[in-house]
Amino acid sequence: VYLVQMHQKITLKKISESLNISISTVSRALKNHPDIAEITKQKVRELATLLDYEPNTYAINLRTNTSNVFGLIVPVISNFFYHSFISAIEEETRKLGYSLIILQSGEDAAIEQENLKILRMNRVAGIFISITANTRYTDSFLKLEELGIPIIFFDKVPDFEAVNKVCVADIEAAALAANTLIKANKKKVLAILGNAELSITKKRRKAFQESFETNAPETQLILASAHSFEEALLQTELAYKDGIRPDAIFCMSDEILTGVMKAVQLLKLQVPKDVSIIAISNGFIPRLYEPEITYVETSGYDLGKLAFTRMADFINGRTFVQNLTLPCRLVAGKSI
Amino acid sequence: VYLVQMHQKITLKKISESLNISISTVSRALKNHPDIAEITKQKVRELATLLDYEPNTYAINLRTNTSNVFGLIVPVISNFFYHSFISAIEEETRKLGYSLIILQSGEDAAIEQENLKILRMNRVAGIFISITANTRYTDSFLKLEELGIPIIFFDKVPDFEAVNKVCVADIEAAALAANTLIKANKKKVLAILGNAELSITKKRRKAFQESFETNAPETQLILASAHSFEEALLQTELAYKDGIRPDAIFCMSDEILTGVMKAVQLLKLQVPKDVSIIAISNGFIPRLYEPEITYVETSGYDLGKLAFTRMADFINGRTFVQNLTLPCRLVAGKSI
DNA sequence: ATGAAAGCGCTAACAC
DNA sequence: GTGTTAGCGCTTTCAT
Repeated sequence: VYLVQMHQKITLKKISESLNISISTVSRALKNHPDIAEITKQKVRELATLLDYEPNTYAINLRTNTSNVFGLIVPVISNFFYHSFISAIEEETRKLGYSLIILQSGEDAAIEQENLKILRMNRVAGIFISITANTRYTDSFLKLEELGIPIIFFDKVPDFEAVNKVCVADIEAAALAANTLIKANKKKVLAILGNAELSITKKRRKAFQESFETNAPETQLILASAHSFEEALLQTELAYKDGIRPDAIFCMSDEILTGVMKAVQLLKLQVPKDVSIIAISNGFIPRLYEPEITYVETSGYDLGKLAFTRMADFINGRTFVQNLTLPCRLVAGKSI
Repeated sequence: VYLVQMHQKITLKKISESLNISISTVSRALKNHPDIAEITKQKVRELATLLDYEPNTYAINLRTNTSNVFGLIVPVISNFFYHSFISAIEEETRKLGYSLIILQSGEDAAIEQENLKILRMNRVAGIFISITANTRYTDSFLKLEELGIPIIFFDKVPDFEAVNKVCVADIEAAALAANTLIKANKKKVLAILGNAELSITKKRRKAFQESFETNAPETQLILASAHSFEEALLQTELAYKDGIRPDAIFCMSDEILTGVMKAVQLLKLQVPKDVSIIAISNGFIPRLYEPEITYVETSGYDLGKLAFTRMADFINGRTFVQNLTLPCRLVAGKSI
């Protein structure tokens, strides 16, 4: 063993030369291959540790035609729900010794396509994606399938059937919110929903409406749509300017909740005396307010864990299409 | 040109065989090398487009010993400031045709080391990192330097001098907040600060205190420390239970602001009648409240852009150590 | 203007 | 139990 100059990249070749054995023996020793003599393994491992050997990921990937990187695409990172989803994925990813490439599509289907291409070119081991409102199930997805790259759609998923989807229980969540309001005997409910193009919005609206039609058809239901904090604020103010004065407001998401609560503060409404609030939420935002907001929890973190399980399954050969749903639960605040 | 079977990976070799020219010619043609005849380039490009050729990143990286991936490590993704930083980096990264590996250290120095190793093994082109409170400037960083991988520290940076740092103007921000309170004639100020181990906290506390000592030494200053939403809430409640009743509260971060505002709501304090609030913030949280909170803006997004500029510089050969600071500004709400 | 050939660092089938 | 060899897909030097 001669001294190896610092700063130099250590390869299997260098180790093999120092030890006067072949490259393949070194490779096998490091992988703890049963064929290799224990004493050889020892020598190799020692030197590898001493020299601080680190395998060249690119060479391995090229050779084995695999990779240890997952890809993830979301419309925006800056979203309470996606944070926790990403955190979960990132945790699991690291446990597996993989890493994670995160990309944002900015609600732009063209950028989303670009991002898919980046992931394809990086030959990622799998993709997690929450699509934009304008995404169509196009060639890009098919091409990935052809390459054998598994795609798990989550949260905002295509209507298309034959793909892997992992969603929160949208229908149950909206129904649970509706029935909570019904039980509290609310008669005039303002429901503020997100982008009507998204299947997530369609599902939640449908379930919310049907719950009332079935269980409390006499309730007056006012539907509004808001794509942002500002619009949710505006819609709430409008409802009051128009003299509607609902006795409860349903917020489909955290973003909408923040807008509604800003309006509630501006209008100096007392919660729950003047108006009740209920939301579907990831859990952080409702706790910022006093009284705390009652919400149906749909955990991004839990969804991330579920999505990863599906991905791991897929990679281990269970490649059939599956449609998983994460259960939800009511977290009682004092806003009703 | 014969029909190529679908689903098959297209390589330079396949194109060269179809066209009966050598691999190197195809490679050069695709790179628009001046030596290659225009007609050859045309043919090659046409077929490459037709077959939807995509170069194998791993082969390129292995051959050229470069990569088109940046790495980013933060204590937690779920943080308003880091979101916007990451968004900026992610945008620039994509513009360059690079991608971004994002890792969380969860405020754990050991995981941070692991993450650095992952990035090293992925031979990333550069690293952006905001360190944990317990990070020491160790071998890991030196090893990266030796490998020629540039590191840009941002936001939470080591005290150590000879590294690239990009920070918000902590001192100016805290001084600006202090002087705003002094101008408003506040006499009893509760300052809630983050983790005292971090240089960011030290700088902000020092500047805040010194501003008062210099410009309004008669002011009563109460310092408290909070590492989370809950602790900020608790510290504020404590101050009131102890009968301190400050006329202004300074919040060093968004997280602290959310805790303080929860306490304000619980204690049924009127802002700014009963108490004034000022924060150092990324800009989103202060707008959730009514009245909107006055804050000193330190934009994560702008910091990201600045950090990326530094990285691009570095990669283009300007490798000298630099210490950049992002200016801040006061955004007036109605909370003072 | 094009081709041949070497090699980046690694794995794995096949020898012995 | 260890070595030899071929090759993953690409770039690049050197020849022609």
